[in-house]
Amino acid sequence: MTVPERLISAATELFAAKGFDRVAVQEIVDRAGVTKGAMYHYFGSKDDLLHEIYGSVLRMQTERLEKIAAGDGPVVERLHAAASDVIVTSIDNFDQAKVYFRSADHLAEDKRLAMRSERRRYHERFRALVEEGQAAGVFRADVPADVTVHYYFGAVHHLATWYSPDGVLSAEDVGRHYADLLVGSLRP
Amino acid sequence: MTVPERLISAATELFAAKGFDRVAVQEIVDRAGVTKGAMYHYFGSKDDLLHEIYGSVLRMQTERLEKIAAGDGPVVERLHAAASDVIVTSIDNFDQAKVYFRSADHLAEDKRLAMRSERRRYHERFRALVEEGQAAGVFRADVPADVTVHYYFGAVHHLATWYSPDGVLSAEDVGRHYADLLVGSLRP
Amino acid sequence: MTVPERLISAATELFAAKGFDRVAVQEIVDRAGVTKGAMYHYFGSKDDLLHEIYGSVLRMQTERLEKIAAGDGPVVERLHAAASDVIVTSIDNFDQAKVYFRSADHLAEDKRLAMRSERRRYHERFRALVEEGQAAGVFRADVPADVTVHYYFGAVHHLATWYSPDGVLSAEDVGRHYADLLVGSLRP
Amino acid sequence: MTVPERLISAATELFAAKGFDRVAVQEIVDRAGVTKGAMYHYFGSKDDLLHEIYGSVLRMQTERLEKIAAGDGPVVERLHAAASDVIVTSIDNFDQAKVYFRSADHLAEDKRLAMRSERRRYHERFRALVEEGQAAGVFRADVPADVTVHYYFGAVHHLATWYSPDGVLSAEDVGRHYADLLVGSLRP
DNA sequence: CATGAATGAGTCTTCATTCAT
DNA sequence: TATGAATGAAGACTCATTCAT
Repeated sequence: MTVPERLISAATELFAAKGFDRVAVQEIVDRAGVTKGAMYHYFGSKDDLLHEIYGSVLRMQTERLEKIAAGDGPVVERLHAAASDVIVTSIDNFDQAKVYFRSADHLAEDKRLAMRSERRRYHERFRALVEEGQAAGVFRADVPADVTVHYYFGAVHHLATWYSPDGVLSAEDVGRHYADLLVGSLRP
Repeated sequence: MTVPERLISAATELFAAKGFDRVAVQEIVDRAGVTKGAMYHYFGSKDDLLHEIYGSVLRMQTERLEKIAAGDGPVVERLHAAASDVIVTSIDNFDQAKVYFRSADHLAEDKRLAMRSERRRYHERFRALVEEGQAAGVFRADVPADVTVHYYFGAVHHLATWYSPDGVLSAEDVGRHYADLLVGSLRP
Repeated sequence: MTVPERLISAATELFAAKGFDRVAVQEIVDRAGVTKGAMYHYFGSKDDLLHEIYGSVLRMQTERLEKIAAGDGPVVERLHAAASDVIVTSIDNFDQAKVYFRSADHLAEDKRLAMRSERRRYHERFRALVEEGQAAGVFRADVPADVTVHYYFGAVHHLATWYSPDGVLSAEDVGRHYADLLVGSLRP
Repeated sequence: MTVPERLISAATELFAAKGFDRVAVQEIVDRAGVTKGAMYHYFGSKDDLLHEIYGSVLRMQTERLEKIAAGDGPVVERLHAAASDVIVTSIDNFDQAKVYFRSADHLAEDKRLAMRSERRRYHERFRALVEEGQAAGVFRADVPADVTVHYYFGAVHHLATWYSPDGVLSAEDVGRHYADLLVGSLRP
């Protein structure tokens, strides 16, 4: 593992466990086994570290959503698959996901804006799926697609708060349940 | 408004806007128009302030849930009312709710435990409502009630991230939509 | 001596001896016998300390120049007195003057501008004296007054580099010599 | 341009613009288009760079002064030429001169001493010229030659603070004015 | 000759909290 | 009740220099 990888890895664990503001740069470099100077050689700031972790989750989930949404099954199935997939991948990369879900607003102004627009794209792709089903008449249309998407992502983000990999529910269990609830709630 | 009230009020606004760790005690007392000494006269620590804000939301919502759940209408209606009510009251006290939703893990160990058990009670009362419906056969039983409740509270907590009182959706709109989605998803 | 006074005094000595950039805040507070927190209670930054020292010299010298220039003797005598006075007061407050003469450009942008305009006023008052003599025909006019003033202030600022209070020359000696040279150079 | 030349050149510009302590080695090598390793291959330290720049100005000016002083015209003319020459060459090599004039005390102990004695030699050669005129009765003797020389060099050093090559005054203009003032002030 | 990763000591600044008054 | 001066520990970040390659 290279030094920057070790740093990212250490930062991910710590940010996930204590939150960005509660982690000192010193702790990160100690855990990575390097000195502060080394960290600032690779990353411009503590914020950069967060940004990097952020980006990797967002990129991965965006790619997967795109692929699933572009499939050719019925929209109900595609939405179910997408809803389930975001849960499974979040749990499979739980520390990264925790950081992503909880530290959104800790980024400095400039990076926050860049991130925001990437995020919006994800949100919109998901919403398009819901709207497609509404247009096709298979989803209820009395609740705005936008509200539904916020509703579902709330549930997803909250995973970081209650889910434990050591419990009885596997990632797939939760994915299936959540997707069932979402799709179920959209029945006309 | 008394001094402690002014302090709570100032702290609520600031914590809601920037997050607990990003607010200095000095900012709070400045906004409240008092000095630091005064704050430490009334509150033992910065944490205490958070605890106070926390408590007030949780207490209020617990009381209301209790009353609604204990009503005598059909369980579907009671769940819908409870689901909608938590949204409306959260939006009506949006700053307090934001603090409550986002700063859970910032409390010191001892206070966190106290808080946790209050929280669990609320969660369990809500879950009981779902289970009641499942037992009565009006709610689907293939998704554990526990998962459903986490799912819904995720959506609720996420309000703090996306909802704006200045937008087109009123508190009641969102309450109705969210409750519709929840109840809809529980149909067998 | 109050704490802020002790801080200013310690900072003056240290800045004079080593230059602004070579002095650590820690050294200043150690010498003043307080902690860093105390310093930041009274001064917003290390720059503020510099600004304070700066200001006091500049204010004093401006006031004295104003008074001397406004006198009613012949212009030759007033210029001689002003030229001599700036030397004597600089030597009497040698540490402060050293800081003033050598650390001009170390101030942060905003404070530098404020300072600059005060400084210009001083320069212009002095120049007006030279121009008055030129208009009266008692000073040569082939060298622009502006150049002469820069020339003389260069000599003054340089005091910090070579003069020592322990040498054979008293402040008055240097003042007289410098003023003699200036007035002598302006003879037609 | 060789690598060491590029480094010297970059360092000169940066030191002149921001002062020795405000320039990072990284900036210098970036501007020179090389890496830090390369710099430390050619120069022992950041101080060395300063020393090099220093030396070149001082050496050049010493040589020229020597030549001018050893001429065979009247002492008044030789002093005027020397006084004017130091201005013109300082302005022609303005960045180097700025560094030389302003960063005197930033050198490490050992190098500072070496520099000091070279400097003294220059000062003494100049003073000898003044004393020669005093002995010949063409310069006033009531102001010590030593003081006069400090006085004049102050004016020279101060150029770095106010002179701009883009203004209306050419190097020769300033040289003539300054020399006129010096020679004028020495009239008996 | 030259790279660039890594060091380690040092920089300024922030802040929750205490305490004499 | 309330002040505000003072503390002390911790915070993020910088930078000249070294060294294996």
